Amino acid sequence: MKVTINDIAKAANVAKSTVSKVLNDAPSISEATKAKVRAVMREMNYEPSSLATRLAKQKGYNVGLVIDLSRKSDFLNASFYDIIGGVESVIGPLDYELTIGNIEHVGRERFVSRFVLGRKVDGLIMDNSILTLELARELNELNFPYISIGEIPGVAPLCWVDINNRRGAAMLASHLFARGYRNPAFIGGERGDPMFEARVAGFRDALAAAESARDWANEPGFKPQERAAAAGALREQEIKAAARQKEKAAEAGPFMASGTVLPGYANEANGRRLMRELLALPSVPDAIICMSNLVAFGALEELREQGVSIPDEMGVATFDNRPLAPFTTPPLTCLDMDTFALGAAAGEMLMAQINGLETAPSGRHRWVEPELVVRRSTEKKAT
Amino acid sequence: MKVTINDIAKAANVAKSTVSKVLNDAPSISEATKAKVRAVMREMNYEPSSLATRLAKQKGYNVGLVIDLSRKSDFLNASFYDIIGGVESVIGPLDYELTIGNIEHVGRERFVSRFVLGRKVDGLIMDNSILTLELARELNELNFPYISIGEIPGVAPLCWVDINNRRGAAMLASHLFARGYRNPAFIGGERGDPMFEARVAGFRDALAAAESARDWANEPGFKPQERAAAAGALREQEIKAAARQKEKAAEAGPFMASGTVLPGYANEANGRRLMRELLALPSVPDAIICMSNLVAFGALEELREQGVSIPDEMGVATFDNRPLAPFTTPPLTCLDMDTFALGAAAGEMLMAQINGLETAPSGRHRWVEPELVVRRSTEKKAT
DNA sequence: TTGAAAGCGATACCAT
DNA sequence: ATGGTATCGCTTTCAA
Repeated sequence: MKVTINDIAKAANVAKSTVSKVLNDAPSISEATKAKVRAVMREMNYEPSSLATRLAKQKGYNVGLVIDLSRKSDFLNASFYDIIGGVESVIGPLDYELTIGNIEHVGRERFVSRFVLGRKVDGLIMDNSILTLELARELNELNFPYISIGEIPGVAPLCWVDINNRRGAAMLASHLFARGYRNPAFIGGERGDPMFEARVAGFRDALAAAESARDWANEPGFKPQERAAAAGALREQEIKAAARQKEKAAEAGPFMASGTVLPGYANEANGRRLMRELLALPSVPDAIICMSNLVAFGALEELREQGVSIPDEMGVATFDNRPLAPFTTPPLTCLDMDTFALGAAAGEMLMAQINGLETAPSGRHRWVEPELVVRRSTEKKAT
Repeated sequence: MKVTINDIAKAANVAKSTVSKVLNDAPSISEATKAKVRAVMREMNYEPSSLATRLAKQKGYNVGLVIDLSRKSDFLNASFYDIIGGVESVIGPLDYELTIGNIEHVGRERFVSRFVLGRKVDGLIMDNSILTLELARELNELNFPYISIGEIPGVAPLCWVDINNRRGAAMLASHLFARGYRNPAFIGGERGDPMFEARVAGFRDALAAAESARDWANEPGFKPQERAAAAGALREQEIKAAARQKEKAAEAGPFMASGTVLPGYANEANGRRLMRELLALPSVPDAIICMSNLVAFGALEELREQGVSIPDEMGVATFDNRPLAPFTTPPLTCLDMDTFALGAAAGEMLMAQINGLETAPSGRHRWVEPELVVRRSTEKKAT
């Protein structure tokens, strides 16, 4: 039925080891025999059994992307196709395969034994919602290649990739300041969720930078670069924004960002509720950054209902371009995440680990930088 | 390093064939030895090599889901996570794995040899945009198990699953009639695309049913069921809708659905353009069915701009709930597709084929029925 | 440059 | 009930 290496050997009148060498294009085989054997292979429509090859080579040529289908993680969910695409784009050309593992059916305990000891895969990629601390440590102990999507505090060494959420939040807030908003708030997301914490941290980074800008405004001959550098981890972009803010601040008078942060599970209902709370505050913010598209949508609804005009009375910016940001009224300024790049980065780091390109399995990580997409929701008229 | 069946055999003082039998829980082994061997396995942290098992058993325990990452198919794209979830939900418990194959890196020619002859997978699932006629025939010839998502005309036997697009379109149109709209049009989608053709066919089904209803309205003592049955493949649901339409039609006077269909690549720009064309027609439709969320969004924009009120002057319905339908202004009546069920159906049929539960590999198919979600965009005020 | 034989880690048949 | 051994299809020394 199926044609094997033996059939080829017989038909070509060579040893099967010779056929194997032809398969692997060994330099020790003469071009003549190579040609002959290849002709036979083509004629007989031969394809080596990947199973046998992998067993013999003791390599699976297979990486696992583990997900938890029972958990409906909105973010990964929506960009799953892109992440897969990214991973595939780097492992595919290297002749590796991608198998999807659902931890729901395997169970966290049997998981390691099945995938790792069972040699189903040569490496794993999973996000930090399923890669627990214990799991990571177990994998470390086994010296098994894996990449985490998102950091896992307390695990070292650890290879991970992530969207730079902190920087992203800072970009969003800086943009708001640059546009003339002076008192932004942050709504949605849950305390303890690393993604939320990172974004809030970035939000505060930008607030701090803006504070500095305000102080400079009161000093003649200030040197923004030096200040900014001293203020902490600010980059060129923020520095420029800060410089612009100085001018704004000078015209706009007292600067008083309270930096309100209102957490809450990131859905539409909470977007409405949190917006309502914000509007009832003694010092109402003049702009918001939303944890997700759904939160933003809820906020927009509440604003519309209360007759608050966007973007003039309230600027609205949000994380993620998909699925709604381009389609709301008005369209939302947002941070677009290149999830394909995220998958590709994970794939690259994993392949590096598998092929031992890393001198030591040292803890490395790679950020994927988000991109600011400016739309009408933050187009404040010049005052 | 890694512990194998031999290590267990030695440690337990039995033959490795015995260990193998224990692994497979063979009835011929005494409970005593089973217990003993299992204890050793546990102690040594043994897990059989899936590669070796699969080679020996000549079964891959693996199914492939093939996609074309270079092609950005909006629909599959958005529901990819759910489809995977559906497939996994049936193959996972059967201890099968899911590997994602990207045809982009493999190439359509080398594809069969790699996946099929290379015995990487025991079966394939792919949609009919990548499963060409020749490919299907080749697989048929090799007697290789596969499931197509979407029918492939001209291939028999063929196992396929699909969303019932024709019925869906009919449901949408019937809903419009039942709500009192009398002249719906269909916009977006490309001629030749099976999905488009199916939807247009369903649209026409409903038009035909409505026509009958109009005729009945002129006859005393009509029998809707008989008429409908005679008219073709109408089901209960449509029959009832037709009955209701009869009453509507009686009040509403002359019925004149022209059934305009305006094709065009399904994006936002075309949604606008096609809506504009529709509004310039001599007999302007009073409702539209859109091929996709993007088309619908474009149409909504144009309507807003031209000051046409929704839903009173124009009813708007669309295919797909995601990503926008719940979030537009007004929210869109739509057809929600259960893509998880689609994946599950594909998985079930494939497993049936692989395990030879099908007496003959006869051409079977399964429809996944869409669900109508009614929202404000079709809430015509009673006239 | 080619070939023979010993793995890789399981299964499966045939003895015992 | 258990053990020995061939086998799955390919790779990889080691000789020739």
